Amino acid sequence: MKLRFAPSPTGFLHVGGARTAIFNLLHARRHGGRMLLRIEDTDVERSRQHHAEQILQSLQWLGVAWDEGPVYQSDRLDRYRERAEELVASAKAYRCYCTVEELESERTAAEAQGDNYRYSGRCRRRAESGDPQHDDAPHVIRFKVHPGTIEFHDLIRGDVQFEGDLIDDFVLLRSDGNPTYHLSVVVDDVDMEITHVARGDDHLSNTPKHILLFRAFGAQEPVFAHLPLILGSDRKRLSKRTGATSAEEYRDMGIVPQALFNFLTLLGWNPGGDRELISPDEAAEVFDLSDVNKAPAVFDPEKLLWMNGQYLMRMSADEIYPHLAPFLPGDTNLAELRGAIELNKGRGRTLKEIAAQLEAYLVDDGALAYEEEAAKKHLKGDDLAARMSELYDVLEKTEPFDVTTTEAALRGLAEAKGVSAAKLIHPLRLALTGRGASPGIFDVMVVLGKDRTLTRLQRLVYRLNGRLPGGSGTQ
RNA sequence: GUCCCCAUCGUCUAGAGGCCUAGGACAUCGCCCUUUCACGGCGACAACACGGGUUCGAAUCCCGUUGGGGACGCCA
Repeated sequence: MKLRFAPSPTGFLHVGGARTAIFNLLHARRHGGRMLLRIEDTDVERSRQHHAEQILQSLQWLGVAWDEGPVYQSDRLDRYRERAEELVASAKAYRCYCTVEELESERTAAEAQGDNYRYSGRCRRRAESGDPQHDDAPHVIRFKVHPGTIEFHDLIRGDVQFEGDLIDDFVLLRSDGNPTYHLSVVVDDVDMEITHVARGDDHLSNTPKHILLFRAFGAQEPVFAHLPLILGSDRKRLSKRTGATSAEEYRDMGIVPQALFNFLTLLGWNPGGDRELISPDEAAEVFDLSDVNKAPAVFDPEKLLWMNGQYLMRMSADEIYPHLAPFLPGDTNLAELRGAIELNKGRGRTLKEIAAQLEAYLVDDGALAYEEEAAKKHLKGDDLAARMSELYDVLEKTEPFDVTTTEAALRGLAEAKGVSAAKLIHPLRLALTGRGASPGIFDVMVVLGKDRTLTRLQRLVYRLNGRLPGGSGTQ
């Protein structure tokens, strides 16, 4: 068994393409097959090498590890021409000298009349009447489509049929000598011994053409599986109008690849058992293209965000750090941040949000700014300065400085003073993180360390009454 | 316009004729946990598009209607 993912390098990796790649990979893994990556860059107008490279990068980032390739169709142009000529020689195709302008005006004329445009078949009649085929004049090569029903079984759609009558003699080779998609895709699928073709639903109506070509080449046609499209919130094909469309955009948003992989895997397929979180390996144990849903699915960014949060809270700081680093300011290192990441990883839905919370741990003690709202709320009361000064004294004496001892110290002080622990905790949180919300305050103290905790607390007291705490009240 | 495809909560989905008083997840709204915000727990809201059949019995099978999507290139 061999599958392939065959993007054309005309833009970034679209999430729909990403899901197609994932489904190809999972089906191959499940059945012990291989997956080929093929770059369909026969359109010289629109294809760009840098797009191909971006797509490869995105696939690698996502964790779609293909087995063969990438193969570039632009390296195989001679082969396509050769195959097209074979079909001309066996009268299964013919040379067509109609110009794009002629065809275009026929098309617009038909549309103006409300008619369905069909290629006139002019050159086909000429070829069949034995007219000389002067191959030096500019021309394309067209495939002869014969009437008759073309049926095939689609793994997802079931039995599908099209009428040959309704299919135009399609172009195989353009006048510039480059193949069209129909030719290159079939020639390659034959040469590369592809057994299963899983691609977007938008190719369903191309499939009868391809089947005709497989037959013309005397080749066994592969098994087809047409995946329903991914829709935007407007229920149209996912487009930039309704949100991010490329894997890269989600990466830059702070989505971790594992989460996007999981999310896309569950779009149109499910492993049963009401499972939401599943790894590629686990999915590969049960995945089958024939279980994919027929109906198109709307891409819900909210659920992706939730899933990303689930991944973040389950990953270790060491796993997160490489993905997180691009969102952090300047040069950071894992060692100094490990504790802070562990503390905050479950508190955001994106790497961006986590990075924002990590700021407090990266900034100089003297440069920590307080959120205005939170400061207004928690920095009040005449005795606050005195209370925080006493907290400083108590914490300074706390040894060892861990979650248990700091909590005991703070609560002990609160009780002695007859105030609720919250009265100490909220101002302390502001002193340490600058924010009104943070992880458990004792955890924050420990991760920050005794020195930085005291320095930051000192700063708060100074801000409150202009004096520095410490020295057990001797000042 | 022609051809093809699709149809369960707002969204992703479970559902292969009786297990369905239609299950789970996201979102939303309550309550709980709690030093805050998250997380988590509990609960609420919320769907078989419509109409005909078939059947003792239909979300499940058939037909039609409606609605949605896709394709009709010397793009892929």
